Amino acid sequence: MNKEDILKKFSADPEKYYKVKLFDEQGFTRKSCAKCGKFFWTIDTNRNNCPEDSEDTYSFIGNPPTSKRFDYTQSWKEIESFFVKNGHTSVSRYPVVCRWRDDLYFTIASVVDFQRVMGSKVIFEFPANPLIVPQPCLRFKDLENVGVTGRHFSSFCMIGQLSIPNSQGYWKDECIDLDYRLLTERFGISKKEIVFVEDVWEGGGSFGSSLEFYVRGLELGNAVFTEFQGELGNHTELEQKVIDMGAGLERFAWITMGTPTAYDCCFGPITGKLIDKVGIDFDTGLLTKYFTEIAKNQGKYSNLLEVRAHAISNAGVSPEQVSKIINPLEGIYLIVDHLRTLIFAISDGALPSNVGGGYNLRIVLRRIIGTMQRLGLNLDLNEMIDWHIDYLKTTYSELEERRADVKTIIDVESKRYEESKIRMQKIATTLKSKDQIPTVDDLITMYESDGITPDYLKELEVIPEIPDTFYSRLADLHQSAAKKTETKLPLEGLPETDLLFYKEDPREFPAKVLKSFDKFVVLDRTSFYARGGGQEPDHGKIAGFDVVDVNKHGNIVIHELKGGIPKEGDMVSCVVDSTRRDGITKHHTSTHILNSSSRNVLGSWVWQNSAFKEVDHARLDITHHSALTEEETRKIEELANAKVKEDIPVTIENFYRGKAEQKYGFRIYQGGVVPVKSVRIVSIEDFDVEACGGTHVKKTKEIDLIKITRTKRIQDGVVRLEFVAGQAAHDYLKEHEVELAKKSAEDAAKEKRDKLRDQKKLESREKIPAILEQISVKQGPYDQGPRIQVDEIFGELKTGWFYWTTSEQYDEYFHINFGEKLIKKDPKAVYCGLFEAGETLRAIIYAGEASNKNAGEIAKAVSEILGGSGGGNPRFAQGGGKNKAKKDDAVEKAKTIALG
RNA sequence: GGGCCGGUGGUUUAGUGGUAUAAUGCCGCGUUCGCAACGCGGAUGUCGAGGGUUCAAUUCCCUCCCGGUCCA
Repeated sequence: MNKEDILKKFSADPEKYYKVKLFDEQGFTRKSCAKCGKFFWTIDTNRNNCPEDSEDTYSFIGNPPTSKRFDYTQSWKEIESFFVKNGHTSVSRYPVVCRWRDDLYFTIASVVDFQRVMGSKVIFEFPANPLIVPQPCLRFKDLENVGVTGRHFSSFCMIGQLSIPNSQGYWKDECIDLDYRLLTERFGISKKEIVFVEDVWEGGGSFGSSLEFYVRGLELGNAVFTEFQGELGNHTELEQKVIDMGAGLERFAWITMGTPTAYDCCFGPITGKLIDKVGIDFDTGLLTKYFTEIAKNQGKYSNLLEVRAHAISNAGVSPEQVSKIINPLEGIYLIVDHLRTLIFAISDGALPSNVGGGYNLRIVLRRIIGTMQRLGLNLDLNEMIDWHIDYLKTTYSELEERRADVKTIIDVESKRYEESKIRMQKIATTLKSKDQIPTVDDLITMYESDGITPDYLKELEVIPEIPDTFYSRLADLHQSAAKKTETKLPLEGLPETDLLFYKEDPREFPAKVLKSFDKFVVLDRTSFYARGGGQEPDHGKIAGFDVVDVNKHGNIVIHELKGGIPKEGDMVSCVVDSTRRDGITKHHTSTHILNSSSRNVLGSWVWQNSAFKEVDHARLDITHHSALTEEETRKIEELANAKVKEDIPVTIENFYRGKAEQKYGFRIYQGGVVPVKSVRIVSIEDFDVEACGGTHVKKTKEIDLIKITRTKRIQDGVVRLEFVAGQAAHDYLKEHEVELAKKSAEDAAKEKRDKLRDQKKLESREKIPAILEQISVKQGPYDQGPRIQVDEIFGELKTGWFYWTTSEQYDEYFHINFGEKLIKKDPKAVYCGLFEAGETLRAIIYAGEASNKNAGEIAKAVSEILGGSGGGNPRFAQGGGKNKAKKDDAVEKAKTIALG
């Protein structure tokens, strides 16, 4: 559906779609912008252009149009008291991590709080009507604008004014009347300044008119009236119309303060503190001029750098002022904004990582650190976190209890960044020193294996330009056409299966076969748990046939049988395998216990990422920043088992979804979004409360024992706990005992081996000089004589000395060190050491420089006799073979060559 | 879940089917009043773990572990 078409149609009938009672009462007239043609409503007879094209655009900077001055916190208090006085319920903010919608990582608008996705439809669930909410929203779309434009934030507070027109709520007339009175009465803005612009909104299959309200070119809010569904021209009125007025709190504060940028008045004292600390000359006159120019140029150029360049020249900012004032200011604004975003996100349980929404958080933190380093700002992140939370806690008291956790996470992530930067730099420098430009293939390998972007390499001047084929090549690599082929099953016309496992849960029950085909059976009722929520299905028997798998298709349960199937219309007897079910059930409740245990031990950022429960083992993936230590694992296990021992009752209650959310918070969505109106809340007292469709024990003691068998970091930000519970845990311990014994025996043997080797080494080190000394003593008198023996080493003289040994007391280390020192001392000597190593006999040969002999040749000849082969260089060589019986022949051969 | 890269003295690192490099740090000695600097000497390694091929594996092959990274 085209937005333009809707606007055209609505604008053609303003009486019906846009005109509200207020316009008549106050004497607003409808005009069309002389420049762009847009329709707007004003009481200012001199105004001929829409707010974006007016002369007075952004003239509030340095000259606010309000009679009052409110900062961020005060603005909210003002707005809140106004709406509460006018019959609204003030609702606490929702998490910025959007747990209730799996199509969004973060909450991006206040209205999202009250939207629930059912299939392809978005429905509204209001905890009160009408209501207002100060909802922090995260948007990472145009980060490069943050800090530069004066009004873009990565997170901002969107005030939501929501109403469903019924006996409690109201519709267009009252909405616009309230907003107008808020501006004029509470903020003291003169009536002439307020302009309403006609627009439309569409999305999610519905649409409606909207009125944006502006003051001096700044859009303060947008009241959306969602009232139709379907295609334009063929549309019908919605049963449940909704008013969604969203207003940027930051802008309210800004317009009352008239500071150069919104950043100057929306972070309490923090921006000012930083400006003082860094020592920037905050020249209000200059900055007012500069940022007014920035604001006015915004729409004119597509490129932000161009906007900036024009603003610099138009405002007459000198190059020195750019580097001394503008650049560091932009940096401070960015840091303050980004840090606040991280505080909200981490408080609500998000972790910076390399995947999904976490990646945005990583980027944001890296931008903060990068900016501090680039500008040489020596700022303390922890201190700034304290400042932020101290300021924000009057509105968002819950941030206080997350203060320490936020610091922990930011600290961990900062260190990780430093490490990865050092690694990247190292790779880049070696690359640069190679004096060779890497190919596109090299670049792709580096990107995929090390995360080094070509942009970074360009920055370090390793490559002159990013090859234009890079991104297309990369895209080719990751084009996976893996589409799930959905099998069509003949289930039409079948009623929903009656799920007995949510009721009396009989292990034996009669049922009627509604449909049977291939190897599948559909019953009118079943107590076989169908695979879901990470819980594996029940097995058992239906009409004597084995049930091997059970799945849900919509609300129909399909049993897969082995060996045959009953006929349609038959009454069959069904038996659920109780042992299997009980095993799975214990693992499921254990998963809940471990999840909360982990959160208690590790920190508030721990959420369930996914889980799997089988009869004899299970695993739980949790969000956590680092691999678990043994100590942490032990603590988690201990806490879990303590909870088992306490024998806590596990209660299951069904709640209306909104009620459950209000009562327990969004923690209940550990297993992901639950797409039903009524949620099944499984609680282990207040230790753990989750929305869950699985089977559970009645009291925790039934589990008896939980044993974590292994932990593993499966991806950045996710740690897997593999565990066993109940009988499986006892079985594991038994098996493990044997394994442990085996392992400790192995370890002991290894240690003994190592010790022996070290000892031999030490012996050799002492023995060698002594032997050499004795040799040189004995050599003397025997200068003509034929044979000497020292220890178990023999020597024989002809033109030079030949030494050999086959003694078992000498090992490889000895032969190599002895031989080397021997020929150093007597360059005419040749040495041959033979020793046994397992199945083989090995030979080490040394030939002195002046011996005229070649060690390599000797090694080859000796090894041939031994039935193997060998090699090396003329000075040093080794070889060997398996024929141990030829030991003496081998020595003789070596002697023959050495003395020949 | 899938792919890719890496794991060598405390730290950083070269390298290869045949004695495992170098730097830094450490210890000793020398020069010095002393320090720094310099010179000389020394210790420090199950070359991530296990298995296979081989006379011989840090190197080749297989399995696993750990870290990193990209894609779902």
